[in-house]
Amino acid sequence: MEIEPPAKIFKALGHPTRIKIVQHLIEINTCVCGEIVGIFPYSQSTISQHLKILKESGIVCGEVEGPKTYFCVDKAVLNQFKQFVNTL
Amino acid sequence: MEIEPPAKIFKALGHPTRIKIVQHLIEINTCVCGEIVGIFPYSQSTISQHLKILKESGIVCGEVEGPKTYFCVDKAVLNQFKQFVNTL
DNA sequence: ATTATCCATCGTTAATAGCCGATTAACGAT
DNA sequence: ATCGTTAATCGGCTATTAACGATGGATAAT
Repeated sequence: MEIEPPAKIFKALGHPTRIKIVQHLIEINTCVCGEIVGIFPYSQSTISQHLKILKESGIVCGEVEGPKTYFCVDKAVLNQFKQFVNTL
Repeated sequence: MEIEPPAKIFKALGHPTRIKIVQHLIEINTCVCGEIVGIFPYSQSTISQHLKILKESGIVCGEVEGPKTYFCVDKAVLNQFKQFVNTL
């Protein structure tokens, strides 16, 4: 099994804020950046950066729709990741 | 559920070498630092540092026995971590 | 008692991460 | 065409990480 993809996801989730973002995305299914910014005590640029890291890991995907971007968790990637963890 | 402990484990596993160390420890159950050093293309001090990070996350524990230190995965912590991941 | 082995720690260096405010880009509405 | 909204990116700052070689302390072997 390839090790880099899960390593990237581990790294992405290695920050409390990013775990919370993922948990929130799972809960409400899809979400706009601005809404996430409202939840956390960080600036828009910081949240945007966290979202970028999550996207680059593959666990989260974002769809631009007009001026907004809708973020959601990629269930397939998440399940694959879960499987990796469970084989440990 | 508390978020800091899993965040620390995610972070610890966010490095390919550390994932491989954990995989190796699970495979052979217990292992001495020197043996791990022999597997990877890194210096003894670097491996020791990785082991320290893994220990601090709680996923790995080490027992000093004479001049050697025996490392192993803490199954209880690992299972708790797996459970956390599965709730995502 | 001396020597050798094992490994944790220190000090250093270069790179990366985390945060911010400011700017820019894209779009919709006026 | 301009303005307001949304979000991505830039530049800068500090803190942390990843790697190394060197040092040192503990134990085992001679």
